[in-house]
Amino acid sequence: MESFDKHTLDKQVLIFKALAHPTRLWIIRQLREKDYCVHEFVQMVGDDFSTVSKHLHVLKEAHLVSIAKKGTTVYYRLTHPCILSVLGCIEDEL
Amino acid sequence: MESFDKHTLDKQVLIFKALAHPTRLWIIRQLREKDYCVHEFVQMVGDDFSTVSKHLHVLKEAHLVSIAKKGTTVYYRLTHPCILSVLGCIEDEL
DNA sequence: ATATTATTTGGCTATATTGCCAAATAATAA
DNA sequence: TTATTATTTGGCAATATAGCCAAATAATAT
Repeated sequence: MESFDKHTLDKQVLIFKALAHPTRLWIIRQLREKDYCVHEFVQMVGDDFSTVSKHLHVLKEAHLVSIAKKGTTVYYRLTHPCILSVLGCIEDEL
Repeated sequence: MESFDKHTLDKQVLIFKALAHPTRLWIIRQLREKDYCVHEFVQMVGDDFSTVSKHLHVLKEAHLVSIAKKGTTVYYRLTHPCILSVLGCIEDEL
């Protein structure tokens, strides 16, 4: 594969993988409105704490979210609020 | 999950899943330049015909590519050349 | 009809992802 | 210190995805 920058490609794949799960994509959509902490997502999503926490970890590894601790509570926020802008390009398909 | 349009969410997930593989993402990037047929991708990527064909099938199911047959040859093209525009929003991360 | 070239599909194993439970850690309060 | 609340991590079984080979299909030519 010529014109192949493996490092860049893998980082982009990591981002798309992070977005490629209904719960994680839903979380991203919620975070466009405001920041949320883990137990708020647990209540809204209905999955186990561990499951939600791991989803948030995947988003963090992809640098799509960052955290801010307040006491024992961890707030998550979007690093790139524009992250879903690609969907505008294909909204007629949705 | 309130504000949950499952149909739209699943379609968006399908799109991100399709992009979440190095070979498929590389194929999308190539298709921004021009159309290619399957055996051209096979030569460039180095995987088996069946593997490449299945990757292209995934992209087609997500409506990211469409096909045009010429004889026995199947040409693939981007349905939305803007599909990777989201990456501009996070290019500082790449 | 047979052959040729291009692509797709079925089947299989290997690998990766998901989501639960239970246990561990972090920060704060009593 | 112990307790409490919030979150993360380890481990495991279930499910999904990837990629190869071989066989099947498609379009065209001989």
